[in-house]
Amino acid sequence: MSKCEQCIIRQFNSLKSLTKDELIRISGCKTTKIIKKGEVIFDEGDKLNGVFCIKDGICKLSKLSENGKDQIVKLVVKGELLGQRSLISDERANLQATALNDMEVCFIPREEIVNDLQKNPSFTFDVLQQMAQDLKEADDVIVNMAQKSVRQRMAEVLINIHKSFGTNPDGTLSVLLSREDFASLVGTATESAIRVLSQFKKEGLISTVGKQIKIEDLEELSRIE
Amino acid sequence: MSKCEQCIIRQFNSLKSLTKDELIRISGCKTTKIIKKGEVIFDEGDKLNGVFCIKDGICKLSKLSENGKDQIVKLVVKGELLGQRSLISDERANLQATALNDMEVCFIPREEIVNDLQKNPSFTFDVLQQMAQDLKEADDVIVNMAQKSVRQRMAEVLINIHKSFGTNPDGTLSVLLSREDFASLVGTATESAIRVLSQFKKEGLISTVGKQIKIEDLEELSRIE
DNA sequence: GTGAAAACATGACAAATATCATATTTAAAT
DNA sequence: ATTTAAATATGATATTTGTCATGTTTTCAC
Repeated sequence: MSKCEQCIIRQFNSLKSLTKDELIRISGCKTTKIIKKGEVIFDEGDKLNGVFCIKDGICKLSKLSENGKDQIVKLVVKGELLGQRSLISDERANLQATALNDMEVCFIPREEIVNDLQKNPSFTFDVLQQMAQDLKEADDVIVNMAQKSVRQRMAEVLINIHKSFGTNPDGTLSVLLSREDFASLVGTATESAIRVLSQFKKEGLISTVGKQIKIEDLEELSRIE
Repeated sequence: MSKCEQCIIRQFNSLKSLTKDELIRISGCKTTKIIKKGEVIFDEGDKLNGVFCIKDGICKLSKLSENGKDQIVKLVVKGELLGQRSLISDERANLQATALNDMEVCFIPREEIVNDLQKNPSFTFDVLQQMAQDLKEADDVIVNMAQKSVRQRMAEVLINIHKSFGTNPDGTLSVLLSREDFASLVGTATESAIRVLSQFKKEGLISTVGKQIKIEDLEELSRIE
């Protein structure tokens, strides 16, 4: 089994604030899981008995609306933690987490994390800072959802994915999403999402190879209104 | 000057986790302000040099969208803190705070709060729990904005105000908002908000006395789809 | 009290988006 | 390789929501 204290992934999340001893302790009780694309990591209402540290892969956090449609709230990638919110509030999961490609995650039991939250203030503060950042991003999404058009929102989704998760060597977005997922991120019907992407393609803002998308004109895409 | 250690307001926010000594120290450097209805407490981009503890009144947190319209992200009332997010992230304010009625707030300088965050883990954890709750609520708002109709969102706004902030003795909502603010909460045009409220009135779901609103049929209002 | 400005209200129409129908392409299973 | 299902795509149309115009009511300063 791999050791947390030697794992470089933790540099990207709050676990970096743990001491060597704490990491060794966590290393001893964590479990590593392989999760297949499409698999649900946890569901709305699930009681989470710990947090997940994503070693590889990407997943979506979504919530089923009363009209039966899923809304993606956030994408979570390699390096980030999953499930801290529920653990801190001591509540059941508010969102569903689903793998978007094959993932490797480490599961750290609740007691270990809670222990560290109580005893290591700099870890707690780091978690707090991450949560504050998440809250800011969520506030911005609220404003966008409420005030911008589907076209604008799609442009921003593409730009965000490009900026946050990068591109493959050929320039295509490294995060591969279905049109349905794009719709669910933008908050629109799948047909509308497809139409907007088709339009972007016609306008030369993006190009596609299969379902791969490449941003051709980032400048113009960010000017859309 | 009033004393924090004797102030009952702190029971409603994270300051309750401070020790008596810490409260006395804060009491010595806080300043109390009276803010008039409509006054901006802080603006987007402002550098906040502390947090506000709301002793009385209510305010809105909003953000100006690129299309020039304000979107209200959250209402903050008596008992809650204002500005912690920016302080923790050490960033300029992401939102604007505007008084919705006459307010009394205590301003606590940044250094004092930061000091406590470093030295009192239970205070930090309390702030973290509050932030986690805010994040959950923000996620839910995202889903509603993206997936529900203006009619549904207005119904939820009315129900939330009713549940969270209560009613006057005559049953009208204790938080008095302009139609423009309702529109900005729902994320729609002012005219659309007015139309929906008029429709609710016609259907007997609410009644109005001037701009005061009274929920007449909470059951039916929550069934709207 | 009176006039002006702001807030509220409603109709008419335009624009954006959803829905339904139906191809077409791609991926998956056998 | 062939079949089948799923994903993508596009047109036609309905619905929702925004915008503009205009009238009414309320609020507020003087």
